[in-house]
Amino acid sequence: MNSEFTIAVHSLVLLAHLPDHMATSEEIAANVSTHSARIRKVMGFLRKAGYVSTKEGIGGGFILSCKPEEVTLGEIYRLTCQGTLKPSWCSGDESKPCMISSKMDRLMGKVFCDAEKQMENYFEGHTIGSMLEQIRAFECPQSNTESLS
Amino acid sequence: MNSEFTIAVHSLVLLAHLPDHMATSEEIAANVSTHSARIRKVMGFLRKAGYVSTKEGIGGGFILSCKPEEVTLGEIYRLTCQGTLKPSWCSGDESKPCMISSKMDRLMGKVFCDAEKQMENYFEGHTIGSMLEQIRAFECPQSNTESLS
DNA sequence: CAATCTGTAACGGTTACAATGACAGTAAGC
DNA sequence: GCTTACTGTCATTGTAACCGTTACAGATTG
Repeated sequence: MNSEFTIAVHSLVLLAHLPDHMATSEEIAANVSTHSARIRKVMGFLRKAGYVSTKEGIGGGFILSCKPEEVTLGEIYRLTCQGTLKPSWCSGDESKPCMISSKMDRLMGKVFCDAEKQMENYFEGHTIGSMLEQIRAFECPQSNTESLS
Repeated sequence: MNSEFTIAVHSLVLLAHLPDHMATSEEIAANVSTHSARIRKVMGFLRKAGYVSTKEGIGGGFILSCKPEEVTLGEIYRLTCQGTLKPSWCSGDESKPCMISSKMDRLMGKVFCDAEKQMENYFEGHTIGSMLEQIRAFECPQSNTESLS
C-alpha cells in the first residue's frame, strides 16, 4: 500500500486537533515529515470529497469541514487506496488450455477483492475522532505543549 | 503486496490438482507464467513449512505433502507476506514535541496490524482445496484437457 | 561420470514511490 | 495595483522494491 492513506489520516487528525486553525501545507508537511507538495496533492482529494476546506492566498491553508467522529478510516481508504491490495503482477495465462493456469488470475482477483472488503470493514470501525482520542489517551509526559514543530 | 503469496497459492492448487505427480519447477513456472528460479524460491518456503516434499536429481521435483482441504490461505499469507501491509514509509517524527506527530506512527502501526489480522481472518476461511473446487466449478468448456502447457 | 533436478545467490531492468523544484493562479494587505 | 503568501499541479530526479534471468554448487539417478 502506498502512504497516501497514512498521510490523509495524519493530516485529518492534526486538523481535528487544531479546530478553527488554518494550517498551511508547510505546517502540515513538517508535522507529517514530508514535502508540502505531497500534502497539497493528498489534501486535494480530501477537498474534493468535502472533508476539508481550502483557502488560497495570504492567511490561507487547510481547515477541517467535517465532524471528526463522523469520518471513518474506511472512507479515507476508499478515497486513497481502493483496489491496490491485489498485486499488479498476474499469475497464470488465460490463453492456456490448463484449467488452473487459465482461471487462477480471475480467482485470485476475487479473493483479493473480498479480502480488501474485509479490511475496509475493519477501517469502518474507526474514525478520525477516535484516532485523536487514542493519541490523547497515550501516556504523554510532554503532551501539554501544543507546538506544531 | 508482492506476488509470492499468489505464486504459492497457485503452485499448491496446481499440485493439488495433480496428485501423485512430481512437478518440476519448469512445469510449475510455465503454468504460473514466471521463471523457474522464482518457483524454486517460493517452494523453498513451502518445503520448510511442510506443505510440499521436494526431490532433487533426475525424476525430481515437487509434490504435495499435505491435505489440500486442511491448508488455509491464512497460513500461506503468514508464511509469505505477514507484516507487509503497513507501508515502510513512516508518518510523523517521534522526536517532535507535538503529540500528534510523535505518536502517529505508533498508532498507524497498530491500525495496520489489526487490519492485517482482519484480512488474515478472511483468508482462514479459504483452503487450497476450496480454491481448487472453485476453479473446477467455473464454467469451463475445455476443462477436460489436462495439459499443463 | 553424465544428465537432470533443486537450492541459492547475484545481477540488471523496470516500475512504483517519494522528494523536490518550478510556476501559474488566487487572495489579502498595503 | 503591486507585493506577498498561499494553493494547485506538473515535471523531474533519486531511490527502493520487485521481477526476470543467469550462474553454479549440491544432490540424485542410471
